[in-house]
Amino acid sequence: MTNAVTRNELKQRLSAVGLKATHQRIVVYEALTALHGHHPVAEAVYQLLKPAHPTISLGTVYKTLDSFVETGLIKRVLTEAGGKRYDTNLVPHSHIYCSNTKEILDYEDAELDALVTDFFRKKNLENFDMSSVSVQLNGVKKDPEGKISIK
Amino acid sequence: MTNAVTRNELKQRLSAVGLKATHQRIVVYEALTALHGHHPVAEAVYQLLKPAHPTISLGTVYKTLDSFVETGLIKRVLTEAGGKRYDTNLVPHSHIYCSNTKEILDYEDAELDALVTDFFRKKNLENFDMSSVSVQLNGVKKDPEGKISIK
DNA sequence: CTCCCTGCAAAATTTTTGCATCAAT
DNA sequence: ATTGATGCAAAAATTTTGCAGGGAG
Repeated sequence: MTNAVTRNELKQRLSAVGLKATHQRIVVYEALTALHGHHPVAEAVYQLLKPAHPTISLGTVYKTLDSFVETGLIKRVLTEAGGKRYDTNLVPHSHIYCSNTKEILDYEDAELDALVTDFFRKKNLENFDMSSVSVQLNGVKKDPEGKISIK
Repeated sequence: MTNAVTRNELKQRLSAVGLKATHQRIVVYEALTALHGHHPVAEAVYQLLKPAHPTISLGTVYKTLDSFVETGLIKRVLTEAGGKRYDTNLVPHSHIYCSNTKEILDYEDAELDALVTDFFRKKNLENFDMSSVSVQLNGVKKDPEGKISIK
């Protein structure tokens, strides 16, 4: 599902963007991929790491996530709940949001992205360089326990 | 542009959703409409109100905004910056976001909403009741001082 | 060996909460 | 008169910052 990244690939990516490949950065990134689909906040990453890495500090997690976003290694997720949430998924994708359970489900569909991107391209926005579009679908799960599936 | 709401209309709307029509709620709502397009945080609403209403408290502004969202009088705006931002505009609309200036511009276009809504309707999502879609267009203004316009 | 990064702790921000008083219905 | 809302202040939650010591290149 998520492309697993080896530590060597990760080290390369880090130095490619000018960041030192420290142990902390590696395990923070791995925690993010382990939490794939959960769009975790910094605290959640920290909690996941603490058992195996008791000396890591929450401040470092915050700084690390910031530096990852700044260098484009990860992205922040749009949310209305107010916290900063992170996502390793750089492929354009949409989110399905259940206002009941507060779940955010990734939904990848190139067709949808093309549809919306084309729409804006045709609109000829002046003074604006479009880089990406995000679509969020809002609603509620009928069965809060069940999964959302697409036929 | 924004439909100006008279105080009487506002009082009616408040009681319609089960909230007492207090002075504070009325001026908070008016501040929100005055800040239309700015998607303000609670603090900004408070600052705008303070000169004319020196006794209003920030806590009340927070509680008021919460109760407005809960009752559907206003909406929270999707953001990746982490704070809670508010919008009186209940009409489905999109946002154009400049990652440089951090501006969020409203973009109302029924055609776009229909396009995306239809797309998902055809997808036949199982176990999900769709209520709305939000589109955010990301990019940067070529001239940070200029306006974005649509031909 | 150099510079960047980490951990720690303090501080700054943002948001929530409890409670006595006050105002809307 | 009743009930819910306000203001205030304290507390909780979240995020940033400064700096001395440590580790990657």
